Amino acid sequence: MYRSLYNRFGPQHWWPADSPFEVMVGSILTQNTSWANVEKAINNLKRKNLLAPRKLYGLSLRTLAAYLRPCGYYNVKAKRLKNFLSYFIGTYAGGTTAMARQGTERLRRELLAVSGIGPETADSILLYALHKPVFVVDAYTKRILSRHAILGEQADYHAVQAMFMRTMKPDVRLCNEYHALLVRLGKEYCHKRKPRCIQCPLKVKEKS
DNA sequence: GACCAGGCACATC
DNA sequence: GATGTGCATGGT
Repeated sequence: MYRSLYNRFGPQHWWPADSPFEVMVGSILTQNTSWANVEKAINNLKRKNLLAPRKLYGLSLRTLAAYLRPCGYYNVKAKRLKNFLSYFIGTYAGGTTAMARQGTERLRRELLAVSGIGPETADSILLYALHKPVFVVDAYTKRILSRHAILGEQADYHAVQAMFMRTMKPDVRLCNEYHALLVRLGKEYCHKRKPRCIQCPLKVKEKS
């Protein structure tokens, strides 16, 4: 699957961000939200030169929510972002390098303990901000596997992740590209309602 | 105007 | 444990 995706689409250059901290912010803002809308919110913060841990944490919930408006769920996300910042500043002084020195399992536990960070957000931060070899599962990944009759629709996050990581080399570069390619495939060929998998470039048996 | 987008927490049964 | 619901904007 990986090879046929890579041959079809080429490198995806993920995560689209200028810094690890921007990845962290983006991974919270993109929850159930299109990336185009997340970019608008992040640009609001960049324009005001606010994309730094302590600057963001210093904003009131109301003010922060106003900047986040274009990416939807702005009240919820303002709170989630501040929850994360409280942890990130309190534990690592807002330093991505210091955080990256810790082990993967410990960091995952810490991230999941933050209200508003679930498995996908935690793994996105681990992989794309901190460069830990973790396979990220998202809605596209599950849908693609289900449409190709590889896993059932009810397979939970950990089951899907385990299936990939059992047979994959735990390599940061590979995890990065693989997930990004699955999202690319999902956006173009694997929509929620309209099954257009007839033209799906994946050379895998399909469910009718 | 309905449907969807790189989820998650919380309530209820 | 399984299922349902609220959160919200902008693009198709």
